[in-house]
Amino acid sequence: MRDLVKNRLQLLSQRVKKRRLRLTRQRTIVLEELAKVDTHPRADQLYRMVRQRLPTISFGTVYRNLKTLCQLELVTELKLGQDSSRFDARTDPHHHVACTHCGCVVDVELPVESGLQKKAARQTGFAVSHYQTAFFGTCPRCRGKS
Amino acid sequence: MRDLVKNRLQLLSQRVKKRRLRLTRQRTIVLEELAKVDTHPRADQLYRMVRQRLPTISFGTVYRNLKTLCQLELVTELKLGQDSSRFDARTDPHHHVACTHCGCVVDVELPVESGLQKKAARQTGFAVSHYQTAFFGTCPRCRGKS
DNA sequence: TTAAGTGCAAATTCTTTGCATCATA
DNA sequence: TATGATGCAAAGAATTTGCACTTAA
Repeated sequence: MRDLVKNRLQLLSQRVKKRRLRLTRQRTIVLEELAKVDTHPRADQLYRMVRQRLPTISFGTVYRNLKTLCQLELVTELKLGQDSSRFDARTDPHHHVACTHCGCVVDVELPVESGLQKKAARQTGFAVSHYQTAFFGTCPRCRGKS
Repeated sequence: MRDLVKNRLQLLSQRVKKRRLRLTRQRTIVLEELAKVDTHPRADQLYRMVRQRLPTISFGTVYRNLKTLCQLELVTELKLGQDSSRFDARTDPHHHVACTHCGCVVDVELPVESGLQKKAARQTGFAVSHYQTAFFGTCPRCRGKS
């Protein structure tokens, strides 16, 4: 986890330089706060987290940076279930389970089979670059309640 | 394809009855038009399709019916890539490839492995009901252009 | 010093909803 | 004929954007 923070910040400085973008305080902190957690926060949740360290940052800046970070392949955007986009500082191949009651999202580590990707490519004629599997169900906590 | 239309309409009349909902012209045509195509249209695209047969139908009605049809498990909502939700009249397990350039979505038929689902459940403690795999890449047409 | 980035607020886009009216069961 | 559904328009939520000012390189 800690390692992820380090790794992301290091890659950020490299990729930002390569593209002649700038390493701003805002951009750094948005990425750092996201990399600290494994809760896949929504933009508004991340905004609140970031504001604790940078009380003047605006919503627009958070959104703009999330978009940029996705383009730099330092962040992944997840659209699961009914609520708005969630963000993940991991970009290595892995999957997710989403709770259809509370919306929470948890990582799933399963072997990523490149064979599947090839089959999908052959079947459809697409050049497939990556894939994501989303599992849906009820989380332990919500199960307890009902 | 044709079969899907028949199948959906038949299930619609059954499920609507069971829940004391009504089989309206609008509801029927929304489902029928969706089941006719395999293009996974967005709500606005489906609205235009339906309007050709029912010129007075409103956007709100299309949205309301899509939501109801999802609850009746006659339609699946897909959130892939950057654009807004797409809808699919298939609810049997299958996967999708989305083009990251034009946003088009195509079905992929791959064996659905229940083993994966069990593993995900064991690993996370979720009660997993289903899963979807989304492949991302470039469609043949967009590849031709670049 | 210069152009990318920020903060702010307004604008867009997508989706939902309240309400009077319509039409299915 | 009771009540679920519709059409319309307005409201809401999520995200994007224009612009003057700031700041990293």
